[in-house]
Amino acid sequence: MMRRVTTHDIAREAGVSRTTVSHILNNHPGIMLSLKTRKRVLAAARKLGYVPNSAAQMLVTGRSRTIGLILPRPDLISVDVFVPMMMVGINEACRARGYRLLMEAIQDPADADAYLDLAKSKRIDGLIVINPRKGDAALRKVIESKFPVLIFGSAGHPQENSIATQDGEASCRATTHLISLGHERIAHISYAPLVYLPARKRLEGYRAALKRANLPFHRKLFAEGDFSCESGYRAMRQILALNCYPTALFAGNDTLAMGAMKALGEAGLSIPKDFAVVGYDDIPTAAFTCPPLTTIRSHAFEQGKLLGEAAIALVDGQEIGSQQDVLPLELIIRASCGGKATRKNPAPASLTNL
Amino acid sequence: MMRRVTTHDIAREAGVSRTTVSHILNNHPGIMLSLKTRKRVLAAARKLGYVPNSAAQMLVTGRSRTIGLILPRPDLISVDVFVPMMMVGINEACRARGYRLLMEAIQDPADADAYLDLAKSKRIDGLIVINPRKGDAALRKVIESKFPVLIFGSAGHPQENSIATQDGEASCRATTHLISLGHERIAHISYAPLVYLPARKRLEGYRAALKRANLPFHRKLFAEGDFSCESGYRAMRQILALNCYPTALFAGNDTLAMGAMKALGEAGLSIPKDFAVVGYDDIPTAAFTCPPLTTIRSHAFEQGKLLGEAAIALVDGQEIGSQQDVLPLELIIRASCGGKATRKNPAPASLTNL
DNA sequence: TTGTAGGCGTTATCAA
DNA sequence: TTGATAACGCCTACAA
Repeated sequence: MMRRVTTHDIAREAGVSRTTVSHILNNHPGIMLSLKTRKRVLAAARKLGYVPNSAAQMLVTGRSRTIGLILPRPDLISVDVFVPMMMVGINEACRARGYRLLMEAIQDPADADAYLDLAKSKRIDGLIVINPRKGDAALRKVIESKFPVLIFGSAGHPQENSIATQDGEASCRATTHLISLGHERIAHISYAPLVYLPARKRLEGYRAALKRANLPFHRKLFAEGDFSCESGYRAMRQILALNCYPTALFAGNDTLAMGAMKALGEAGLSIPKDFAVVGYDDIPTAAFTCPPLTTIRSHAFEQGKLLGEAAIALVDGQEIGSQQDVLPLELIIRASCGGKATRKNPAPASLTNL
Repeated sequence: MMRRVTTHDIAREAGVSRTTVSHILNNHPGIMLSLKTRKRVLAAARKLGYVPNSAAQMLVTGRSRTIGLILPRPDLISVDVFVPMMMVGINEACRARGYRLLMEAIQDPADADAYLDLAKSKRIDGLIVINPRKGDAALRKVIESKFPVLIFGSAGHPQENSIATQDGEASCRATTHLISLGHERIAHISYAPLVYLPARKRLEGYRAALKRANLPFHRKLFAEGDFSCESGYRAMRQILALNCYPTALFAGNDTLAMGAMKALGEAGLSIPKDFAVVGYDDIPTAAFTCPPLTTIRSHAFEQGKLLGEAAIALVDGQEIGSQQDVLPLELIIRASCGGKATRKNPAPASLTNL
């Protein structure tokens, strides 16, 4: 292992002082150096393969040019490709601005100081938290410490800086689409327990659409999912078992929707003939299910970029606040909800007492 | 923003010197301190909420306790959940040993020094590279600099430290399974172009199985995929268009398999009645395709953990070398390849002009 | 236009 | 059992 190259070596090689080297390497505005020395120094730096020691830089500047990314439930990363795509977006924004990304997959912190300690360690300049639960204690602590924290979704904290998508509106649109196709008994499976605020917003959007169409909300037609394909499968089975005869499903995410489609198939229902399904996210495989899934496109990568940029802005002292409805979402119509529903609702007498 | 707490503050609070504080906080072996001072110091540290400044630690120790994770093609992270799950595994291993994970999604480095500079910056103690292409120039540079680099897969470099799974053997088993069901014309779609060594190993495993069963390898039954569902769809269509009448497919990954299944469905082939499909990876949704996918379980999370541990071992100076066949893989049999194939090849007339 | 000197917060060596 | 003191490599007033 060879000794590393420092500004000192460059200075010696170029025959100037360390200060001069620093001035040149950092392109200081006020300082005027002769072009000749500048060239000499740069040449020396290149020749020696100089790369600044980031620890020293961090120590003296007090900034690490690193953004921390917290996944409060790392296992969720394996649900589908939504969070990973978002991460790539965040990373891209960071890269473009010369920041790095430190991944911190904190296992639902028993330690309430988990996030705060990370901040205090000066290892990161800012923090992005993806989809925390409402009231997360560790998160509250960092927020209240004034450390720059950007939340995707919301933790329900009054002082939080957060960005979220128009979940409510998009969900309303999706549901309305089903209604416009003639469906009246539309089930909904939330993508997560309702302590996750976006899940709640989607539920509300769904209810708003029903209300606007003067359709009742049936408690039995709703089930809480838990992110995964399997939970979608289970929730759908549960709903089907209740004899509440939905003819359509608005699923809180695409993966859930796939699980639900499996349950529908097993129940002998054919999609979209007997049953319509709409998903959420438009993950890449959504176009390849049988039939292809109608869904809300949530632009994970772009959202990620936005998050990254906002986090850096926050670090730079800009105000962000709670922006709960940025980013419009599109409804992507595919075959899974068919044309006009033929079976215009039902409902046999047995349905009356849901 | 309050001033941060340093060892100095603790020293003052506890009425001792900074040195003593350091000794206690780092639990130095040789040094004996009175229990009383120790307690006083620890109490002061806790009271003040002390967290060491990692930059200072890094600077003086020369170690960052951080592992860098490089994804040579970040876009691939959005293919499916395999890489993300592996990342979570890596992260878990790091967390367990007090390391952090720095994610570096380098966009196919135009800059051949990209990795090396990261290493030189002292920001990381070691590097994990997931699935590089053979001969990656930037990668070769770090490897040759002796910096600890662990590769998942292989870059084909003689001095590389790498870990890979038994791709060849698993692929052979998968193919043999199809053969044992009576299939003789088995197509294969690689999950990636063959500059990716694991893709090559899977192809070889497939060919080995054919050979062992005295079945010929038909060039037309092979197509190169490019990770995604869509590429699987396209490759399958291409194969079907060639009039080469396969009755089964061994797909290089599950997502590809899903795309292929879509193409098969559109061609009027029913799975598993007319056509058998086997995938690779056993991603969580594989059990929920229609029909559920027979596949190779590749234990992404566990592999990730192993990678993380090996990378840290490498940092600690242990030898790793090129371990190209660690980790046994299982064949998970589901419905997508049915029972014994009824249509014992070849092709009924109706299939002739697909 | 260039150089000097001090400090960022730790750890580590050695002396008391 | 403790405490000075010197690095680690870089940045930045300020002085020359």
